Amino acid sequence: MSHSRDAYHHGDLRNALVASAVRLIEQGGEAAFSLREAARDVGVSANAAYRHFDDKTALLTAAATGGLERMSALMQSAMDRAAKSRGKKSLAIARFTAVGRAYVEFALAHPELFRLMFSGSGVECLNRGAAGLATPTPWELLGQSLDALVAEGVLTPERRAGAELKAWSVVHGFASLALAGH
Amino acid sequence: MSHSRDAYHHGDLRNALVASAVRLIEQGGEAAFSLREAARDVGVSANAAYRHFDDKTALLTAAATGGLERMSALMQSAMDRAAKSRGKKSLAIARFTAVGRAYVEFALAHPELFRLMFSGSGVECLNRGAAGLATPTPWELLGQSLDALVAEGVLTPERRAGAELKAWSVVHGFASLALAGH
DNA sequence: AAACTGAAGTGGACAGTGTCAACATTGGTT
DNA sequence: AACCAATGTTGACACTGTCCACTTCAGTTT
Repeated sequence: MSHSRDAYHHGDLRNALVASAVRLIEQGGEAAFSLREAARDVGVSANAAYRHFDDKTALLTAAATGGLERMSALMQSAMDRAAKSRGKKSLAIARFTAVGRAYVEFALAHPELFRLMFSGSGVECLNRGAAGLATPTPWELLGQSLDALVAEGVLTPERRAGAELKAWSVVHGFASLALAGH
Repeated sequence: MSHSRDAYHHGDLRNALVASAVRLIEQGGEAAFSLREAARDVGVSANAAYRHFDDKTALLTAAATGGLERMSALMQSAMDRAAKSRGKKSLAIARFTAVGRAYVEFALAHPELFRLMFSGSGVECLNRGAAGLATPTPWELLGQSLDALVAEGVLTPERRAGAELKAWSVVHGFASLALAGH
């Protein structure tokens, strides 16, 4: 936000690094990703990254968070679209299936990013609310759509308990298997 | 199988390397695994590995295959055990649930190995029959137990189609999510 | 028995990696 | 104008995957 035109010394690294990391990972996988290359890509010394991230894995975590945000956005918009152009089906059902579809569509569209988000090793804990995301997380979206289902009477309250985990399991499992080539 | 007592020059590397790789990965994850360390662990020069594997990833693939065999063995024995000590339930149902339990139990017991098996990037294609395994693969076991279900009349033949993928999806998804900390 | 041979293992080298410590440059505050 | 904390840079270290040329064998051929 300063007056300097093209960032002599610094622009806003951090975001630039995260963006670069996301891009690089998307087209090479987590394994082929190197902190140095991300730095190079942004046009900055390798060690500059250490002013913004403790670790390589910290950068990876940030990239995963970025991916999660994109996923949420995609799911959100899919829900909205489904709400508009539904046929005669119930609104809640349309949104519920849209949420599921969007989940696996994202996984297929960004396989490496998707893998990163669930490849454990420090990245795993970005889900548990802790990380203050602006957008609602995918599972929160799923929760909403389930709530809508019971509100519409399609799902009984008793079966609502645990439904979150069940629905998520089948969708996530399907996506994972698809990525593994089945 | 030669007469030399303690293998002057060579024992049977390859298997030793694979075993070491499996052990190291189990207690450090794929990311922390290094070909050199495996060689060191076996007491051999790093380059010796290249007489038996084209690549680091070739070694990883072999390790994944080893893990898959262990998984199959565990599932098999779980099925047998369930067949014996079942209560009043049907045999087919007991075996079916046992197969599912064993799947996620293995995932929880050997998380890193499990991740390796599904972390794509060349490892993914060890499933598609191609690799001539001695033991039946987990999905083949699942298939058997499904067949048994329909043979016993618990599952109608129509619903049998696609059941493979469905059951596998939910079990695999559940396991993955559990590993990711949910 | 001596010589050959091809598989199995060794050592050295190279580029590339994550990370540390010490130095340099900046924009904003006093 | 002097200072300071944040931000970047250089140089170095140990380590990695992989290539190359060399050695050491077990077993076969003469």
